[in-house]
Amino acid sequence: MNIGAAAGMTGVSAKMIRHYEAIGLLQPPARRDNDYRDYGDREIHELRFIGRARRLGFSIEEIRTLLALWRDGDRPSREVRRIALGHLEDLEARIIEMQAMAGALRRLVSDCHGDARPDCPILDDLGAGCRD
Amino acid sequence: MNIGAAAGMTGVSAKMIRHYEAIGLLQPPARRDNDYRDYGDREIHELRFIGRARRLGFSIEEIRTLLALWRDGDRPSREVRRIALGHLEDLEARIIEMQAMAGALRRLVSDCHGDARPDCPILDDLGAGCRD
DNA sequence: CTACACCTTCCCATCGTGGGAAGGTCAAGC
DNA sequence: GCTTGACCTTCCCACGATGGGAAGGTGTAG
Repeated sequence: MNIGAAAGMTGVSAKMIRHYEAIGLLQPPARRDNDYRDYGDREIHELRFIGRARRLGFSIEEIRTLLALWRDGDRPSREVRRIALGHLEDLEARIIEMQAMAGALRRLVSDCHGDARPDCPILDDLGAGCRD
Repeated sequence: MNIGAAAGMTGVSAKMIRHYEAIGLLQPPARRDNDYRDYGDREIHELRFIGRARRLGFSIEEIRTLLALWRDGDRPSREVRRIALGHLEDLEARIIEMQAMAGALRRLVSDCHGDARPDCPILDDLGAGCRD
């Protein structure tokens, strides 16, 4: 199976598949006579794993560890849970931070009449700069 | 006022002050005899504006536009509001996306017993990969 | 006079992703 | 057969925002 077909089946772009191979996240697949990469079921499965993990926001290094655990039939699930929990806490912290930004912005946007006149509470707030 | 003092007063690192100057976000300040950058009230005010806008998550290019509007006494507040609203909507979309990730992760983490045994719903989910 | 804290410019790294050039290969239609 | 278009290969470069650090100059305090 060509890299393009593998990309289509896994939702991971051909560019990224080559990149994951280059950084050692994926084993280099077999090559055909014409030097094309040849993907089988095992590689497709790993690519889907990576794609799903990326969609959950895991970093490449986290995925590297998760893949190793996945391949290891004797892993302690404690390890997997620890990584997932760490990432979850990271996500939640970032969500809270962004919600604070969004809340402040919502207030400013709703206070701004938004017409042809130049006076603007948004710029006033940014320019005040000391209320942080 | 030296760049270090300006950084201390505005919460923008010296590194980033030089960077903002290099990309044309800030006018190059006056230089003293020893070639040190010399910042006055106006520059400090602009740096605070930038710092506050960054803390609200605006991109450099958005800040470039906001700064131009800020400097223009005749700006229509409509323009400012449009940019802020666009950024707000972007933020909200990203928050929703991250909340979906966090929700899925929370479920997986709470389903994983997290001990020495190898069976793990988190890896099962990542490996299934087709329920996306 | 020496030590230390600051300044300057310049280059490189991060993280994940994509663009594109230059060249090789394959399959379908004429 | 030959052309055309869609693939594939490697390689380099870009983003956005930030930081690290080297190599060299300057200012100040003990």
